[in-house]
Amino acid sequence: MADSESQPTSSPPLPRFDSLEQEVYLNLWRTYDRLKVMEEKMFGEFGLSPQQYNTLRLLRAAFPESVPTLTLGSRLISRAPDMTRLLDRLEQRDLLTRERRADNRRVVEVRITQQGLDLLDEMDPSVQNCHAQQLGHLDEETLSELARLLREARQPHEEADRLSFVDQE
Amino acid sequence: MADSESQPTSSPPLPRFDSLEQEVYLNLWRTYDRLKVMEEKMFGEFGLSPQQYNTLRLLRAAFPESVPTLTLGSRLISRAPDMTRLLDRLEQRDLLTRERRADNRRVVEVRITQQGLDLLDEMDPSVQNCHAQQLGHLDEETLSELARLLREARQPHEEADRLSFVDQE
DNA sequence: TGACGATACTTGTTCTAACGACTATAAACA
DNA sequence: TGTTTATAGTCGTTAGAACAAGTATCGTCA
Repeated sequence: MADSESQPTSSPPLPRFDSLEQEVYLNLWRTYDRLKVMEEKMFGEFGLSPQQYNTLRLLRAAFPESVPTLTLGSRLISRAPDMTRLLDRLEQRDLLTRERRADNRRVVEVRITQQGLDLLDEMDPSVQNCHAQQLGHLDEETLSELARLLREARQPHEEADRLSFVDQE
Repeated sequence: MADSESQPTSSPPLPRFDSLEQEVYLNLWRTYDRLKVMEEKMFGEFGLSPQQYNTLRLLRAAFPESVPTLTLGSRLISRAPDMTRLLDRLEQRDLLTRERRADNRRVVEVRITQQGLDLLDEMDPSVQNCHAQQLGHLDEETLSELARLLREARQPHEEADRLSFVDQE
């Protein structure tokens, strides 16, 4: 659509890669971006961003315990340098509560509310469905192999104290 | 540090995944995030974001031809709903020029300047070095396999008219 | 016990991203 | 030829990310 005519068919196929590493990185970026769009759309229907959902999911896993703000931040999939305001927004919607710890008033303990738990439960089917749409076309073996290679790819770039969560064991 | 004591060692290892698809997606997200941080830091030293660099790279590939704004947007690795202002910033730094096409005044043709070309040339070593740091620990076979699986993972989610660029051939 | 450094956030600011509404131009059609 | 319809951007606004600097607490050690 008006695209083909704008380029005078001059260039051969299209720009290639400068290195194999670059090819992999650009493919990683592109693939992430494609799948992310699907997630954002789905989460958007519930008024959450992926990071917000991720935060609530961690809090559900800890429930009925609470989690300090910084601990929460370090466990998120992607880093969030602005935990305070991310939590502000969720607190305003009564999805979580915050409370300074009595024995150490620097620490703010965060706990998911019943309302937060209800929202997550309500979302669960959509979340599973979304993941199925994203990657359901790959068989188990392929999925496992992909997960393994992704772990291997980032392994040198994980801080030593955080080889947790997304990692195998 | 202060992290271990905040969780009363109550929960076993840590939360697992709800599905294999989810595991892969979270690994994809995490890995992308780790590698992205490295790129952003490197590009930041030249005052560019990854998207801006990507844009200039596409323009260099088209040079000396120009490219219409929307065509450019559709070729970026990750979608950019705000091409206008992305180009504004690059134009202000004289890295590119824009011109309305005479025979169709709706179209804005974008072309990289000599200054833009110089900047890219200056950046090339750092870019290659960054990619090497990101993924240099993987051997060729692993890299190829990873690129292949990533393409396969997003394949159903590419618009039909855009199976180009990051794809094999 | 009082100064000093380390923690655990908070706040201010700036820059992007995302979304929707809006404008100008061109093409299609009655 | 006047009126839709589609195209190609542009602009306004809001929300989120990133970075720096600031504040309140706490631990440590002379």
